[in-house]
Amino acid sequence: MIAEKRMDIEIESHVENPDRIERRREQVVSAAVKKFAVNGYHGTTIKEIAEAAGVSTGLIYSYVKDKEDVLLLVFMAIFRRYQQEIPRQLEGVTDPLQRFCTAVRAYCEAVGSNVGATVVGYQESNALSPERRDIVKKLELKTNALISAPVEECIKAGYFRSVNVELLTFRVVLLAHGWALKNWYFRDRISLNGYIEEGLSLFLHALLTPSGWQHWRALNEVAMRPPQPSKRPARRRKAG
Amino acid sequence: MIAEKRMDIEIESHVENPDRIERRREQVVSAAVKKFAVNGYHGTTIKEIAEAAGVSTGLIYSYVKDKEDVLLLVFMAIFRRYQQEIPRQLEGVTDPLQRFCTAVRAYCEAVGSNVGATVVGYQESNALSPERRDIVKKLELKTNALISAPVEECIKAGYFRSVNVELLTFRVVLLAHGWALKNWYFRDRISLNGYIEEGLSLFLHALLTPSGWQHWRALNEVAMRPPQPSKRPARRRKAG
Amino acid sequence: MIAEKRMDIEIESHVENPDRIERRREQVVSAAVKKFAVNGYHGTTIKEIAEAAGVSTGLIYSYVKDKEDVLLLVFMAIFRRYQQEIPRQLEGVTDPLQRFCTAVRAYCEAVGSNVGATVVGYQESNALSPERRDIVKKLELKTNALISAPVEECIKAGYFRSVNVELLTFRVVLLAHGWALKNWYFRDRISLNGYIEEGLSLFLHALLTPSGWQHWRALNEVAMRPPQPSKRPARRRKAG
Amino acid sequence: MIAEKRMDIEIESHVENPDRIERRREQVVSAAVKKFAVNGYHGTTIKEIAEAAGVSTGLIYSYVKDKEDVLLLVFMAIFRRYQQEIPRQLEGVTDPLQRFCTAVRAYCEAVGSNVGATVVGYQESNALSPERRDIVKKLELKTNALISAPVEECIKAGYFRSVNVELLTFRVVLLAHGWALKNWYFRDRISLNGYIEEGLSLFLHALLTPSGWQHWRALNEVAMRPPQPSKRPARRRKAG
DNA sequence: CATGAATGAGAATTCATTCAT
DNA sequence: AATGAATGAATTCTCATTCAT
Repeated sequence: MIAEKRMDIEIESHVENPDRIERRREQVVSAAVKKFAVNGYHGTTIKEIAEAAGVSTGLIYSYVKDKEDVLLLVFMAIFRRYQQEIPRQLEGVTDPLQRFCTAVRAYCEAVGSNVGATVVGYQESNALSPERRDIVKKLELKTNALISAPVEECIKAGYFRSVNVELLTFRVVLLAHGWALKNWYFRDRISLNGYIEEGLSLFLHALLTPSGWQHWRALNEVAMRPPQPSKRPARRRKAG
Repeated sequence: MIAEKRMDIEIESHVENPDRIERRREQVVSAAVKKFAVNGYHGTTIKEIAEAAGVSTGLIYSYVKDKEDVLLLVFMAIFRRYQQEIPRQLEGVTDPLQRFCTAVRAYCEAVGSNVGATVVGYQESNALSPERRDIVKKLELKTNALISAPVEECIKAGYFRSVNVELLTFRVVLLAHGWALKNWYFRDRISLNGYIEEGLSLFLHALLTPSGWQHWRALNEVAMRPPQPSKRPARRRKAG
Repeated sequence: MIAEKRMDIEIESHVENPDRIERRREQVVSAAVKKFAVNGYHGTTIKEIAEAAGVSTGLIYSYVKDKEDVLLLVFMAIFRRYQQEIPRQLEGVTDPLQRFCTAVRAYCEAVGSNVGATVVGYQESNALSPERRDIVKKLELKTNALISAPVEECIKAGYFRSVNVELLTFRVVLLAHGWALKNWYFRDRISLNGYIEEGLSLFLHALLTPSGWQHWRALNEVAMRPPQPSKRPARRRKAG
Repeated sequence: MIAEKRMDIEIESHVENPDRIERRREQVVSAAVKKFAVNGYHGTTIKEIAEAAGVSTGLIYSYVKDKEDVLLLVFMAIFRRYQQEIPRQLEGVTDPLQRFCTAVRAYCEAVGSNVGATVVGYQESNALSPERRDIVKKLELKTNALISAPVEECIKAGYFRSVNVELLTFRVVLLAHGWALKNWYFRDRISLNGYIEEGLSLFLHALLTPSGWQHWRALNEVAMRPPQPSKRPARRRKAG
C-alpha cells in the first residue's frame, strides 16, 4: 500500500515535505482531470489547471517538472484507483467464480465513477514521452493482473474452459473501458449496471464449463449478489 | 456508393476540380495519418504534414479549411475503408452465420491494415469541434450497421440467443478496435488472425444456440474456413 | 489630355497593346475601388479584386507589377477625375468669382461622387512606397492648381482679400475631402449640396472685399446658379 | 475626469493591477504610435512594437486582446489628450470669443504635438472592427463638444453670425487635423502658429458680426494674446 | 493572353516555463 | 513556499506572387 501511495515519488519536485507534495499534487491532479475531461490534455492550459486548483501557475511547477508530468500524475491516479478499489471489493471473497465476477464489476465501476479520467487516459496516452509511456504501460499490465488472477483461478477450478488468459483479460479491460469510451452513446440507453451484467453474462456464456454452470447455479441459489434477473433468462432456462 | 466516395467533398476547398481535390486530399491524408500515428494530432504540425506529403503548407489550405479538417478527412478515410471493405467481403455470402463471421473478420482486418489511423481516431476524436464530432459519430453508427445486420439475421434464424444487438455490435467494434488500441502489446504475442479467431470463438460460444451450433458444424464440414479446433471443446459438451 | 490619359503609362505591364492595357486596368481599378472602399487596401486581397473584376488573379499581374501598383492606379484614377471634371465645368466660365465657386463645387462634387476612392486615398496613402507616394503628392499639388488659379484671379481682381493662396487652396481641398472623410457623420444630416453651399458661404464671408461683395451681388442678380438663399443672410445684412 | 483617465481599462487584460496595466499600456502605445506613424498600422508588426517598447511580444498580449486593441488604445490616447489639453487651457477663460480662440488653438496644438498619432487616426480608422469604430466615433463626437460649446456661446453672445454649429465645429476639426494630414507639405513652409492664426483669422472673418468685431478689437487692446498683426489687415479696413 | 493551382515567406497569437518579489 | 508577470519559441494560417498549362 505504501508503495502505491508513493508510486509517484519518482516525479521530481522542488518541495521537500512529502505530505505537502501529496496534498498539492492531489489538488492539481483533481483539477487537471476535470479540465482534461472537458477539453483534453492539449486543450487545457496550465493556467486553467492552476485556476481550477485554486493555485498559481508557478506553484504547479514546484511539484511537477512539466505539463506532461501532470498528465502522468493523472494516469497514476487512475491506476491507483484500480489498485485500491478492486482489491478492496475482492477482500473476503474466496470463491474463484465470485472473485471473477466481483473483479469485473469492480473494474467497470471504477471506470464508471471516473469516465473523464479514463477517456483522457486513452486519448492522450500518446502525448506522453516514451519513458513515461512505458511507466503507464507497466501500470496497465500490473492492473491487468487483478483480472487475470481470478480468470486463472476459474480455469484451474474447472469452471472456465481453458482459454488464452491474456486475451481474455484484455477483453475484460475493454469491456470496462468501453463504457468510458462510448459513454456518449450508452449514457442515455443503458445503466452502468445493465451494461456490466450484459457483458458479464456474455463472458460467462462463453467461458463456463458444465461444471462451471453448476457452480454458478449453486452460487446464485445462495444468492449473495445475483445479477439482475431480467438479464439472465439463460439461468431459468437451465434451471427449468 | 458514389455518395460515400465523395463524402469529403462537402469540406470546403478553394479548388474547384473534384478530381484534383480528391487526389490532393488523399495525398495529404495519407501523410497526415503517418504523422498522426507517430506524434498524434497535436504533436504534428501542418508543416510536417506538408513535407511528408511533398507539398507546400499553403497548398493544404487550398483543400482544407483548417488543421481540424485534416483530422476529419482522416476519420472519413477510416470509415470509407470500412464501408468499402466489409460489404466487398460480404458480397456473395448469404448464410447469416457466415455473414456474421465474415463481417467480424473484415472489420478486424480493416482495422489491422490501418492501425495508425484507428488509434488516431480514438485518441484525437475530442480534438474535433462539436459539429465535426457529430459527423464522426454518425459515420460510426453507420458503420455499426454493417455488423448489427448480420447479428440480427443470426438471431432471426435462431442461430444466436436473443441478445441486445446494440451492445453486441459495440462489443464486436471494440474487439476490432482493441487490436489497434493495444497493438503495442499484442504485436509480438499473437497474429492478427489468431486474435480475430480467438475473439470470434468467444462470441460464438457466448451466442450460439444448439441449433446454431448444429448449423456451425454443418458449415465447417463443408469447411471453408474453420475456427481453430482447439477452441471448441464446448461443442462436445452440448452434443453430449 | 493625352498626357493624362496615359498618365499611368509608367506602370509596367507585360502586355503590349496599349488599348488592352487601358481597358483591363480600368476593369481592375474599378473593382479595386469598390473593394478598397469597403475593406480598405490591406483588407482586400488580389483574389477578391480579380473576382470582382471578373478576371483571374494571374491576369492582374500582367498589367501591374504588384498590389501597390493597383493602389497607385486607384489614386491616379481619382486625380484623373479631378483633372477632367473641374476643367470641364470651368469651360466657358470667365468671371473669376464664378470660376472660384464653380471650381469649389466641381471639386466637392467629384469627391462626392467617389467617396470610397477618396477615403481610400487618405487612409492608404502611406501604404505606398516612397517613390509612389511622391507621384501621388505631385498629382495632388497639380490638382491644387485647379483651385489656386481661380483664387489668385479673385485676389488680382480685388474680389478677395489678399490671403495666403496655398493655405486657402488647401482649405478648399479639405472642405471637399471632409465630405468623404466624415461621410459617416454627414450622410444622414445634410445633402452634399447643402454641405457645399455652407462651406462656400463661409469662404466667401471670410474672403470677399467690399468690391467683391458688390460683384457677388451683381452676379446673383443675373442669378445663374445662386447659393441657397437660406444660407446667405449676410447679403441681406449688407444690403440693408 | 477619472472616468476618462481609466477609459482604456475596459479593454481586457490578463493582468489585474490597474497601475501596472496603465504603465505597460502607455509603454506599448507610445511605441506603437511611433511605429504606426512611420509604417502604418498594417505595416507594423507586433514584434516591432514590442521591440520598440522594450518588451516581449507575449507581454503585449497580456494587456491587450489583439493587435486591433493596440490601435484602439492609440485612438484613446489621442482623445484623452484632447480631453485633457483643451479644458486645461480653457480654465479661467470666460469670455466666449476668447474661449473659441483658445479652444481652436488648443486643439491645433494638441494635434501638432502628436502629428503621428493623428495621422494614424485618419489612416487606420477603418482597420478597426465595427464595434471599436463605434467607440472611436463616440469619442470623436465627445471631443467635438469641446469646440461646439464655445461656438454656441459666441453665437448666443451675438459675436458670431448664426451658422450651422455642427458644420462649423467640423470645419475647425478639419483645420486642426489638416495640419497633421498635410504635414509633409506644410512642415517647411509655415510654422504651426502661423498655420493656426491664418486659420483662425479666416474663421473670424467669416463669422464675426459687427458687434463681434467690436468685442474682438476691445479684447486685443487689452492684448493678452493678439493674433499676428500681419494676418489681420481686415480689421484696419473695417476700422477705417 | 489568360488561368488558377502552387508556393513559401511572414504575421498574429498562444502558452509552457521561468524567476524576481 | 507561493505568486503571477514576463518571456519567446513555436504554430497556424494568409496571401502576394509565380508559372506551367
